[in-house]
Amino acid sequence: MTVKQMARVHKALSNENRLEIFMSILQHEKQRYKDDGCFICQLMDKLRIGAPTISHHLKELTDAGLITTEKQGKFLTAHINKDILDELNNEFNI
Amino acid sequence: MTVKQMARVHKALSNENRLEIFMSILQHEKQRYKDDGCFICQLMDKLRIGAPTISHHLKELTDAGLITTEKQGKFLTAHINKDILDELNNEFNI
DNA sequence: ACTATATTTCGATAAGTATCGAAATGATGA
DNA sequence: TCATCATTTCGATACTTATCGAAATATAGT
Repeated sequence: MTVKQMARVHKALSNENRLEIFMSILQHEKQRYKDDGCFICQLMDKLRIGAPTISHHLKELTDAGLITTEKQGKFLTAHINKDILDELNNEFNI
Repeated sequence: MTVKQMARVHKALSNENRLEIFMSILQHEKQRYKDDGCFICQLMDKLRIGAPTISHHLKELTDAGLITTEKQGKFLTAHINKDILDELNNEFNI
């Protein structure tokens, strides 16, 4: 992964609300939650920002390669891209 | 470390040139280089950006807590803040 | 088909930022 | 003290971005 790509990953995590979103998705996946109902609504409650903004943030995380999203019925689900998570965790190692 | 602080760390690493600078400092410290002469000049050569911009980037890295700098005579030296590096490496662990 | 709910797109705005050149400051050595 | 080199500060500019509200689109259930 190039420095440019890595910078982009950091940029995706550089906004407080977006970082919260990413960590929420990570937490979700750890606990194998499913069928939680409205995903974006939960984030709206938690973060106090509007749905359009959350949609925008999810797109940023997706474009940076950190997550993928899929629509399941009415709702959206998100998944962590483990490969990039590994790169992040090892970025400055040794 | 709060989410807000962590977002700030990522923001500091979200610019390609600034990330290069951070990695250069890390590399320097690994190899225990000392007395390398003009630090900012080296970065200028490497990154093709001006001294004022590099000074600005170093300040951003410092304000985010990622590095410290000290002036040794004419030159500047920079050091990695290991604590925050550890936090970064463990941020999304488990 | 209609309604309610979930999500995205659009357009706007205010705030932030990377970069520059010029000037100022600091440090060294002659 | 003067000249030179290293670094920072300042002021400006072009660009990006976080957020909003309104409107559009999608999906499910009735």
